Amino acid sequence: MARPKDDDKRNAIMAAATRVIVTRGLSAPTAMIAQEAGVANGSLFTYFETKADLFNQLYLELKAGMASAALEGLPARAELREQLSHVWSKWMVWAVSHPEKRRALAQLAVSDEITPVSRAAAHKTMAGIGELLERIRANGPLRNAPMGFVVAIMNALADATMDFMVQDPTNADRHCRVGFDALWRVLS
Amino acid sequence: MARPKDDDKRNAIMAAATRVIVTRGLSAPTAMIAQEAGVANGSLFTYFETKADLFNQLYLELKAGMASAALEGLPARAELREQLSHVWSKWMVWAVSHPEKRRALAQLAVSDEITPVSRAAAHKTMAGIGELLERIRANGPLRNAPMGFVVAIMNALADATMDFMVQDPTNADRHCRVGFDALWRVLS
Amino acid sequence: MARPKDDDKRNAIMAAATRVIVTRGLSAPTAMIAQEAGVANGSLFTYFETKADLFNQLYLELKAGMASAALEGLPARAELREQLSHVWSKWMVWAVSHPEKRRALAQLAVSDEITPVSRAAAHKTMAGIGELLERIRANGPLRNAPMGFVVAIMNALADATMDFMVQDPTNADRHCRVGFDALWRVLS
Amino acid sequence: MARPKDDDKRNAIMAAATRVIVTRGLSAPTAMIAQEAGVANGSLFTYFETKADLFNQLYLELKAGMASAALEGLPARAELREQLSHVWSKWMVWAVSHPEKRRALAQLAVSDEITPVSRAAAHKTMAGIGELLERIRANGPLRNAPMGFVVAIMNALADATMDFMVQDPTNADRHCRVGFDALWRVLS
DNA sequence: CATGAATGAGCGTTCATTCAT
DNA sequence: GATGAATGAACGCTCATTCAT
Repeated sequence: MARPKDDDKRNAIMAAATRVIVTRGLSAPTAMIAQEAGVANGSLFTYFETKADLFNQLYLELKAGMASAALEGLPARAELREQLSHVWSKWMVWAVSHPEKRRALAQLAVSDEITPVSRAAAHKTMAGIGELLERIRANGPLRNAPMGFVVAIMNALADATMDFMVQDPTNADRHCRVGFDALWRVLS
Repeated sequence: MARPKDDDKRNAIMAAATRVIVTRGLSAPTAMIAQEAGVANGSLFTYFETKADLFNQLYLELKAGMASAALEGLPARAELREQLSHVWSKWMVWAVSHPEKRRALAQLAVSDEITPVSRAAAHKTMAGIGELLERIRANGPLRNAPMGFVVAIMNALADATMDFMVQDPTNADRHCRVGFDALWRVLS
Repeated sequence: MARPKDDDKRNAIMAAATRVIVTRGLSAPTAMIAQEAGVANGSLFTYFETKADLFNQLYLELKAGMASAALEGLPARAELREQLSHVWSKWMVWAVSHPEKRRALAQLAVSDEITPVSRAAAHKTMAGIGELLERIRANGPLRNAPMGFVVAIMNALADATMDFMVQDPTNADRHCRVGFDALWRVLS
Repeated sequence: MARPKDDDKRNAIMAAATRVIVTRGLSAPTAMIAQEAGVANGSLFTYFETKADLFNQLYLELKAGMASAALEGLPARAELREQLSHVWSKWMVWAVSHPEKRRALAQLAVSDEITPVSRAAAHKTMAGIGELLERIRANGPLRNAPMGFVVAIMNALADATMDFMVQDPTNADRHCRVGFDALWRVLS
């Protein structure tokens, strides 16, 4: 049963889990997720072997969605700064448009139910951004730092920026720019 | 007072909680914390009214410990860069020397059992660093950003740096310096 | 609906609760009730939301059972004395035949978990007896007393009588008659 | 240590227990009773071996107090009806003046922690009333009923009457009289 | 003798998972 | 495959009782 037929139901569960995690944290009962998804209690377990399995898949899917949003429409021929700026903007827009997904993701990222395998897979999902970053830092002050460190710094700055954009939406655009400028100063 | 409340025991519970949170997350059973502390099940509740109370106090204590480690021996007359560098080093040393505390803190920070009051108190604990930061950014590119944003960026960079220092201890010193340089570029 | 909620099981839990309350009072552990009912620990809570809920429902059911036993086969055209005598006899027979139910009921009646709503509903259950009483006392010495008082007196006499019938079963019939005669003297 | 020196403390605990039982039922924690009595947690157990012991002694004391209130100033030479009426009035006055004691007593009476021995001793306390009753019923319709039954009936009527006097204090006097008349009709 | 911290069994309730229907 | 009742281990917390101070 490599994947049960009804993908709609699977997606409904994923979406429900996202919502419920936001309100109830990682201890959200599977029964509540199932109910929110309009599905019976036990049906959840025909789509996901365990609760941890659901969480891992959700984590991966959210990360992938985020990455693909960030990379959408990347102007591959533009200058590097321009490209990164584009990614940054898309990324921030995603965060602001999907606050629930971001919050669920934050919770999941910190969970110890998420396996190293899932984390690695999620990481891969951002490979596109990684490559761009690689080219940018090549001549900058971080040229000798491990790539993972550079990515971590970018993620950290992105997270801080998102928090402020969500927290103070009136000045979201400014915060977005300030965040990007800070990142650029770090990298080049 | 017969058999006064024993500070050693309180500390043992705090330390045990730190350890158990690392291995079991926020769902760390109180019974396990008590056992780890060498104390009876119910004794935990003579020192802390509820599990949430324990977690809030632990959160505050860990944050305060971290802040005071960072600020210890601050060369108040040195140049600002020198001062921040000192804080940064001490901070990183604390993180590397107390990986369990840092991990527990990360979990606690994300818990919704931690009250706004505790968060505010914990924040105050870092006031010294905040002031330093304030003076540093006054003439830099972030002079118009909200202070909270600046702090968030610093925390984000610090966390990323710590992760790499812990992950790759051989080059800890280098990572520490790279992180600091990045921070400095962001601020000035 | 897969495996519909089983009325037998519900009844088994009710009966078990009755028995356990007799031996352990209102602090009867739910786990013991479940075991006595031959049901898992947690299953009790698929039939009753809380222990208090179980107790309220049990209270109501026992009272209703008692009332319907008392009113069964009421000779509605007979003289009032005859009717009351009939109710009294049936009532006493119920008490003697179901000593556990009576004891559980006594405990429940005194519990502060039983809500006013349940008490009111239980009261309604005895409305038939109330009406009869109403007609009887209309021309008697209690014609000006509040109806509630009259009912309370009847209940009090009934309880005393039941106690003696149970305590001294050999003379149960005589006690039953003595009790009734006392009641009749009070009322008319 | 047939009786610890400090009778005041013992009495304070008894009084506290009375109050706490009213508000919290028989599951009132001993710690709460101790606190209410202004006494340490563990001190309670130097005055009473166990919680059950406290409850038994309290039960006995309350019953004795009630009985002695009822018998106080008994006009031993008056007519029997007059004597009973006097007892009845005093009894009702006691109930109305000490609602907490009465309520605690009601709870205790139903508890299965109260031993048969305590119940017997409490019963003896009412011997004075019993003798009066004995003489009254000697020529009445209950002349052949067991004495215990007669006492039970009286208690039952008394309880019902008290409930109404407390519930509807405006007409307390009338309810008192109605109750007595009912009793008299039962007895003679 | 007073105190109150220490103890640990016990309780009501929850919940991931299984399985009869 | 879908359903939801059944299961029982686990949890946070309480409390009568003990005992070090």
